[in-house]
Amino acid sequence: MNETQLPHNTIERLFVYRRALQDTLSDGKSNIFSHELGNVCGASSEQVRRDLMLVGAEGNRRTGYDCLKLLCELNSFFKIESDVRMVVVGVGNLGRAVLSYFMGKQPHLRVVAAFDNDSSKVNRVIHGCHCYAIDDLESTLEGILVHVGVIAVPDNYAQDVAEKLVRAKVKTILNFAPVRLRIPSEIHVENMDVTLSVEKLGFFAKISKS
Amino acid sequence: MNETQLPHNTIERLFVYRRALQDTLSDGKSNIFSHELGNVCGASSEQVRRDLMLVGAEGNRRTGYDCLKLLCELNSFFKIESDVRMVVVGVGNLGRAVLSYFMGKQPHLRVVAAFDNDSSKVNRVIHGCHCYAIDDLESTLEGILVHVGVIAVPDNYAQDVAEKLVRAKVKTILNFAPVRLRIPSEIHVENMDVTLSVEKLGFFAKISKS
DNA sequence: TGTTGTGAATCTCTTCACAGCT
DNA sequence: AGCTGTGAAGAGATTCACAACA
Repeated sequence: MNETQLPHNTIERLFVYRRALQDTLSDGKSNIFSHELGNVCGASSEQVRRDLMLVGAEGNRRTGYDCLKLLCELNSFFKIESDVRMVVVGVGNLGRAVLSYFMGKQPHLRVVAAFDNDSSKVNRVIHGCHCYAIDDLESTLEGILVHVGVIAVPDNYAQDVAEKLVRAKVKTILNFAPVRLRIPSEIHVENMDVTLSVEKLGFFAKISKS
Repeated sequence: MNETQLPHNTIERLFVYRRALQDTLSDGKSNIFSHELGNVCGASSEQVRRDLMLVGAEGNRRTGYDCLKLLCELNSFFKIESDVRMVVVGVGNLGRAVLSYFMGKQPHLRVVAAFDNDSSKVNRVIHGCHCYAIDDLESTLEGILVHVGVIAVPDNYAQDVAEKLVRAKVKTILNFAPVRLRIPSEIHVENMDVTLSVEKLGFFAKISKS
């Protein structure tokens, strides 16, 4: 199966499996069964086996899957050897949370630049990351490869920032603003809509018994 | 159709429609067609009509849907009249981002308490919200209704906090830690896994042409 | 015996297609 | 003419069930 046409849900779960494999290895276990991997990740064993089948990974019928081998297969499938290069636009509480989270912690997920319009932040280094002016976004990123642009600005600036990111040839967008971005469909957008999640959870809580 | 068994995806979209209806109304439009609502929310017109059908909302075959009427129907379906009561555990950058985002802005989504273990934060008011010690979480929340508990602590504390929230009878959990929580299945958990999203987007960016 | 790998069945969600209305 | 409402078809994701195997 071509990597491009893997089910979206499968891709997401594979990343979760990958994380679980790292944990399992650091616990000193070298092999794992599909039902164990499923337990940790919240998936059924059949689901795990089917997902792994789709990327061509194979297990052993007595010992299950070899953690290290499987981890390497997933890493090469996901091209982990090359870093993911991100920029963060908006260095408020949320932007800083993202910066501090990724700085140092996730070696292969690198924040290469931050942007804000607050002059007290521009040209300073925040959580180890240089902050540029949002107005200079396009010129700053000229000729620079950026995989992911993170939008962490107030809601009403999100669309404007998204368009800047598109013009700067940023390939995908992680959008924290509760706004549906109108941009070309070839740019993959993922929405992290905290308001929506809280509303949804609030609803589930209200209709739950007892 | 019973509200409890509405498709998860439909519930999510209905909240998005609700937001779009508010925007439409404040733009001074009083009616909207399913294809317009779909455009704004990124759904097809059939999808919109089917979703609205499931909650029993009806439109007019000449003028489409009455925004205000529809908004009220959604509000009553989602029981918006009663507030969603949340607590935020962890008042680092992320926790503060959540606090400042909800404080004042979303009247029906109320943060009723914050928790942290840092003694410089405990017993202070942060972004308008009183901060208590995490160790006192259960006693502080005794007898208090909480719909949503937000976990914004470092990864390795997440499971511990989740168990405290469950013991405090918090009904649902919004978990920002990239960790699969092991808690009773009747507690609805929503994961906001920024790392996972960035990994996924990074992958899509890497395999995209050009 | 207990596992993987996988076709087939099932379940869920989305889109099609069109009748019915205004 | 252009919309809504909806049965039916289609697509997509998950689970079942079991053969093959160590």
